Amino acid sequence: MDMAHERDSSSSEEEVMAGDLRRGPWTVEEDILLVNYIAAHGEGRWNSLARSAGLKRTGKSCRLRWLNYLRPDLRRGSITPQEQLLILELHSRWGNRWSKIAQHLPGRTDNEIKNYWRTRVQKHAKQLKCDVNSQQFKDVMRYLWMPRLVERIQAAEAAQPAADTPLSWQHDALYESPELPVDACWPAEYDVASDGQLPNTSVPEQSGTTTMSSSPSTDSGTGAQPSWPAAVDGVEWFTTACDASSAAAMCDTNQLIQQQQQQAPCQLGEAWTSEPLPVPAAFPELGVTDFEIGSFDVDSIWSMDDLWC
DNA sequence: AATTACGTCAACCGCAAAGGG
DNA sequence: TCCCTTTGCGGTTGACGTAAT
Repeated sequence: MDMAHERDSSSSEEEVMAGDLRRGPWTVEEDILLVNYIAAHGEGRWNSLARSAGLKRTGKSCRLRWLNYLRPDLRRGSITPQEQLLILELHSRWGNRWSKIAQHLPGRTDNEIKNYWRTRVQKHAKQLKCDVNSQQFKDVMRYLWMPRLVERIQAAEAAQPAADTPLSWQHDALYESPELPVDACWPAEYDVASDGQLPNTSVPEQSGTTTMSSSPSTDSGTGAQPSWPAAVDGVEWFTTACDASSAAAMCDTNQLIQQQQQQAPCQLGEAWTSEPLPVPAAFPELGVTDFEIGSFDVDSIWSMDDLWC
C-alpha cells in the first residue's frame, strides 16, 4: 500500500485523486455528506450511495468510514476490562474472527478489536518471546491476565456500582445531548448545533487530526458502561483448563465473573480466586514465577511492566 | 530544544462469499 | 451456469501523537 506516497504527491491541496476518486483521510465535509445522506436514505448499496451523496469515494471507503468511525452507536474510549476479558475469551475461541468477536462487544468495531489485539496482546507475546498462539502465552493469559481482569472488574464494581448506561449513549450525545462531553463520544467538530444540523466547521483536513478521544486519557473516564450482549455462548477457557461441561450457558461478562466465583477451584483453577496463583510449570521458562499481585495501571491491564518488572 | 523510538488507529488492500441478472 | 457487482473480512501500512533520550 502506498498511502504516504499518495499523500506526498498531493500535498499541495491535500486531495488525493485516483482517477476521479479521493483516497486517504476523510475530511469533515465528506463526513457530513455521508452522515447526512445516510440519515436521509439509510445505508447500503455503497457504490451508488457514494455517487448519490456526492462523495468522490469508493463505496468501500464509504462503508468503512461509516462502520468504523461515523456510526452513531459506536462506543468510544479505550477498551474496558470487561471488554478485554471478552476479547481474550472470544479470541481463544474463534481466533482472528474479528467481526464475529465484535458482534459481542456492542459499539466496538472489528477494526478496533483487531488493532487492540495487535498493539496490546501481540506486543506482550513478543515481549515474552513466545508466539501469541502458543500454549505458553495462552497459559499466561489464562492464569495471570484473565484473573487480574476479573479482579479489576470486581474491584471497580465494588467501588462504584455500575450505572447501566445504554449503548446508545454516543448516539444521544451526537443527536440529542450536546451537553455531554463531546470528546468522550464524538469528534468535537461534529458537535450538534442548536438547530440540530451538523456544523460545517473548518478543521484540519486529516481525519487523524480530527480524531476524537482515542487517547487513553479520555477513556472510561466518561463513566459510561456498556450493556452487555445477551448471549456469549460458551466459555472456551473452561474447556481447556477445566472440564468442558462447565462452560455451558455463559451469558455475559458479569455472569462470567459470578460463575468464576461459584465454581469449585478444581474446576476453574485456583487462578480465579484471590489466593496466590498456581503458576503453571511453563512459567518459569518465561521468568514469571515471581509474579505478584501488583497494581495494574488503570488503562492498561496489559502493561507487562506491572507484571514482570 | 531537538531527535528518536514507540504506540495507536484510520484507512487501505486483496481476497472470498453472497447476491442478482 | 456464468459473470458481474456488492459486501464483508482479515491483514497491513503509515501518519500522527507522545514518551524517552
